[in-house]
Amino acid sequence: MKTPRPTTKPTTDRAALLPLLGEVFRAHGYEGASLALITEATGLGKGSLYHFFPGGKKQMAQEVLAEIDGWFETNIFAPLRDPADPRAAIEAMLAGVETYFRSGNRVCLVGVIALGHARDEFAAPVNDYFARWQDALAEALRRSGLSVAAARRRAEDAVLSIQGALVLARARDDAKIFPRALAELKVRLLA
Amino acid sequence: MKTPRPTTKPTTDRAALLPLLGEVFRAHGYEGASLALITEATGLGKGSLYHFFPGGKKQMAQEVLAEIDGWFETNIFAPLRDPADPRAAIEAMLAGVETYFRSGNRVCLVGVIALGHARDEFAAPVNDYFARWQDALAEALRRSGLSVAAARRRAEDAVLSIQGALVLARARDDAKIFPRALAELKVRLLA
DNA sequence: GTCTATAAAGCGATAGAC
DNA sequence: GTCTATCGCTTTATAGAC
Repeated sequence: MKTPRPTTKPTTDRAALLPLLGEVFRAHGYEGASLALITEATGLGKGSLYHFFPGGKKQMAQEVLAEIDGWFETNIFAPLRDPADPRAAIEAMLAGVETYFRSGNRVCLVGVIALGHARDEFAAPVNDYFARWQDALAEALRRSGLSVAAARRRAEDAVLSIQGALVLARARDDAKIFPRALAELKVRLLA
Repeated sequence: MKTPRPTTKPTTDRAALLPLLGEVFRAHGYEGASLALITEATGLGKGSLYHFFPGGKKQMAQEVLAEIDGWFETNIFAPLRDPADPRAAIEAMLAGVETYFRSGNRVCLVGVIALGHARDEFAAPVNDYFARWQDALAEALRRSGLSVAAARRRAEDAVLSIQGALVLARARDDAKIFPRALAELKVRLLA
């Protein structure tokens, strides 16, 4: 009887950690998210943090980005690639991002990193995230009747509008800008 | 004959300093722009920098933001408010921002700060910059025939699209996204 | 006006006790 | 697995020589 609970939540706690880390990175950026702030947000000291993430802050950000990428892959990108009902998938995408970004109160971590100092270190996953978003959306648009070229242009416009709406919402401290932009985008995508 | 050149370029050099500082802030963000990087970019040691900007990094960023704001005020916002030819002013705005942002190779410092850790410290000038941009553009759109409400919505969409295009261009490391977005925007604004 | 030296604080990361 | 203590480095900012 050395330990009362032999292996209780070893990787479970770790998984629960990533969303907390994500919010710290979102709120303060990659360089602004100091280990002190991360300790405050998670309640874990540096010892525990380095136990979970031997690679330090960089590994934390990489895993958070991978988790975000995975969420979008299953909840947004994959449905867009499903040939069943492309227009319904596009509507679901709009509804999904509105929820994910908390109607404009949450910022996109991938965009934050793209504009920050650590951009080069995360260039590959950042580019991949947006590339796959655009490709999946373009496929749905093409299936809904657009030409390949028009679908690609409109998908790029959609991804860029979502990012811009999040930037402007934060810059003007007015979250309502985001749902307004999504409504505008909806008529452009489904007209 | 104490000094050969009594007062040669005292404030002139200072004015020439701001664009250099702006590029450092753009490339590395506010927190990423260390005094070491600023020294490297300007060739001035800390002594000189603090001589010009006693308030340190914060004052540097404030003055850079003010200079950018001034440039947009005279070159973009004021022409938009001119009742003479609103459609020509909108076209001039599009051409002006394409040049200013180096066809997508330059990022918007105001947007970078809005997404960064220092957002709260510069909240007022950041909000003001985008608010005046939207107001000036909405006025031109209204004069070109739109209703007040439609002009406001379309102006917000335009400002947000420009920011999003800059984010996506950097994220995907593809500057051409920016001129493409401006072309798309042109038909939305002048259709 | 520009420099070097230095202060004081914060940073990421490591070591080792428990 | 979590903690504290600490290392080594970088940061912003100041002081003072020139």
